[in-house]
Amino acid sequence: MAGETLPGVTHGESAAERIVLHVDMDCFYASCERLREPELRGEPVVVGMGYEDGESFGAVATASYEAREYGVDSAQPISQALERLPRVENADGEPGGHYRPVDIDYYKSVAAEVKEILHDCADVVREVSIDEAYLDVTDSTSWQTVDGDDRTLAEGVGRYLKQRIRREVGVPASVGVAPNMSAAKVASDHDKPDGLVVVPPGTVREFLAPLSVTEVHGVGPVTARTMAEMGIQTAGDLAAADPGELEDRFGSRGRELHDRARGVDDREVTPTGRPKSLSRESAFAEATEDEAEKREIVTALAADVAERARSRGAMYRTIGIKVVVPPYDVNTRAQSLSGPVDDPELVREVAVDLLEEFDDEAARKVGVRVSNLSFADADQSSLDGWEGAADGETESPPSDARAAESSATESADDATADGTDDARRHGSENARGTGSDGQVSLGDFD
DNA sequence: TCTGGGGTCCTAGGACCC
DNA sequence: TCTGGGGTCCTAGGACCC
Repeated sequence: MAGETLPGVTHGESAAERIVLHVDMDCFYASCERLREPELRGEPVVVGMGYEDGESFGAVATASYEAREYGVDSAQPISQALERLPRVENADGEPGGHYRPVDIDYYKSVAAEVKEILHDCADVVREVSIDEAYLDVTDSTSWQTVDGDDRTLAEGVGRYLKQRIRREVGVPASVGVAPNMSAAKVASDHDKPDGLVVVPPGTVREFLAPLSVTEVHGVGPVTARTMAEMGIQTAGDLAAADPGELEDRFGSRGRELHDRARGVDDREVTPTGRPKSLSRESAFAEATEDEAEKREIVTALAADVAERARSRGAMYRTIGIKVVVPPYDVNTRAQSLSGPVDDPELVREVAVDLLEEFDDEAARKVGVRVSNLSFADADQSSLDGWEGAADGETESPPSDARAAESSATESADDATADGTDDARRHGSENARGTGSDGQVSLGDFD
């Protein structure tokens, strides 16, 4: 029954009638700072990550629109932002910027209030990030126009949503309404801040046509450059381009982008899923070759990642590192275990091990990542009884953790741990047995 | 644009299996 | 021993997004 298409009903037709909203909070971190510090309203506000009050290090996470007027932009070093927009001085009457460090916990609490409203307004909500979400409201409204008006009922939903967020939470949002995700995304971006842009079915292609190809979701700097060489500047050019040629140049993405530019995007809005990986990374003030220093940071990051995984109920089967070598070479290394574990010490061990390869290299940044995640409070309801069945064992499956550790720390064959599943102990040498649909975890609990 | 941190998806080659 | 084709898993890197 999952997603079957009835004979005679084409995907395109049914999809074209959908009503998708994209909600995008305007310079969200800055809006949050204004929420608790109303004097900042109308003032240039810069929120910096890795920034501390009065200092000049770190990078811009969010700049309010007033700050952007001065040329301050995200990802910019704070030092550069300060050159363009000096800190506000005390009561001199001189204009200046208000700089604040990121306070992610506070922003999350504000975001939670916004999310509550979103879930109240739609059955299907996909949260993309702390400040962005897609909603499918096909079932609760329509593209019908209101009598004596050319506005649609769908537009009313968008307006209502914005107003509720503004009134109940106190922060501005931009909303795009369109028959698919990609168009809704572009629409919400089109009139920021505090925008509401509606693109009814049948008008998507013409709406997109004059926009720069860089506005199309999925076209970044590299793709844009190549497209420029092909004479493709606007979304209209992209829509009119030869799909065969696009596929030659960009692979399957080429065809996808061509579709998007023509207003075709059949992706369904699916609810927010579980994370696929968790990572932490950290940059050095300046690139270092010091092995001990690198190891120390990696150790701390490993502990952090492992703790985060545990707090989210995630077990991981792959542990990896990232080392950025000057000028900007990104290197990644990863090692898979034979089964999912929740084992902070193992994360540290594997990460430090993988780091050794880069002992002689300078690093400007290092990171630790766990992936191949599985979740203890698994999705299969058949697992609900495992705690009881396992007779008092409430931790994540211990036999499994031990098995995986033995394979990761020794490559030797002494697989004596408990003999329940010999094959799984030899991860990459014998990678079968892990199933293709998470059934591993089923076996683990037996 | 000389580059912060946390993610996702795709590709491509090699190992291994049947 | 060489030959074949199909499939999965693993690793590494790239592009992109917020």
